[in-house]
Amino acid sequence: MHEKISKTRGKNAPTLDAEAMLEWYDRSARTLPWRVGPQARAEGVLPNPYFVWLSEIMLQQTTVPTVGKYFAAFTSQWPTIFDLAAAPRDDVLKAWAGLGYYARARNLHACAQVLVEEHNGIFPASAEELQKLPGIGPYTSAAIAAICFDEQVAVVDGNVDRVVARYTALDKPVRDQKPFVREVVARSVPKRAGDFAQSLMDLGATICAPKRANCLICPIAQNCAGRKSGAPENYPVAAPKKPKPQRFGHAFVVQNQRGEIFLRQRPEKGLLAAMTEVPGSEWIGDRTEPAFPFTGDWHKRGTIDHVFTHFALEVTVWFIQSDTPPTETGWWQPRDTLTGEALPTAFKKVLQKALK
DNA sequence: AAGGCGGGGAA
DNA sequence: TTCCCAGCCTT
Repeated sequence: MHEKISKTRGKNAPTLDAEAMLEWYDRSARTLPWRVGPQARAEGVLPNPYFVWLSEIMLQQTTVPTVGKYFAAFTSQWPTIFDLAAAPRDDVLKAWAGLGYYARARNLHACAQVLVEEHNGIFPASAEELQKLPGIGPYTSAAIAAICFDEQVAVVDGNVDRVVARYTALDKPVRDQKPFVREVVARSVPKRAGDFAQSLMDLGATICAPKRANCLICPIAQNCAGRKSGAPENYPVAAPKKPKPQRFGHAFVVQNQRGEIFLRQRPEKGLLAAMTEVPGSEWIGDRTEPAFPFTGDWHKRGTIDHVFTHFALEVTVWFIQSDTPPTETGWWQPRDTLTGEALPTAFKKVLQKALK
């Protein structure tokens, strides 16, 4: 059974029961700020492509609860794509600060400007065209095309990977089986492509969850190979994971007589690109002595720990009261306005530790 | 094809 | 702790 499925690229590929999925979705769809529910959709209400796009970008590798506040803040500050395109990029980075994967924010702003300048602010209605835009890849293009325009494309995200891997009892890491998963979904997409896509994501989020497959209430348990195996949680097969290296560094928090803190902007490329930071050392694999930017009465305030995607970081936090700028470029920021800056979480921790 | 790129909630 | 989330881009 497994062998046949895994080799298949055509007619023998299994399909998902779209009818059962849609019937379940009509009863159980999650209510989300950017979503037009199945009832309203049936009555002809169309989703706002700007909201759908914005939410999809925010939801890349990010959970629904985390996105909630950011989505509300963005749509309040920039109600339309034209507002967002006209905003200074730094304002967008400030609003994105804390959400992570900051390339998304830079691409979001660039995409808004392309859409306004080259498409009259109108979203292309096909996945193929959407994928040409910055920050929009295979998943997001398909999601927007399906949800907004009911294009019958396969929308495959992490949830769908898991659902299909279980449904077919896929015996290889799903990461290497994208074409197979896409094929299964593509063969299943009904006319109501948008609702179907969202039903699959809701199923993955609420029933076919990572560590618990609630088969008793699953609308497609009937033909699920994972359920039949007796241990659906065995799927998807886990890919080997790499150890996370530890890095160390120092941060130098300087406060002047007016109570302002010295900040600077990070480079345009690389980690936390173009975001705001506290001056400090490089982050390397060994603990080193601090190379203070100038001599003075530096106070050690302790360390903070932070985990990035590919390494863990320990920063020793130093504080000094001085009017000397620690670096060539940068600026003095009033303490009570720090929260509005484009500070990634690691630097918010640094400042919290230094100023407590 | 592989690696860089955040952060937080759930178990 | 570990997992992994409505992924994309660069090399």
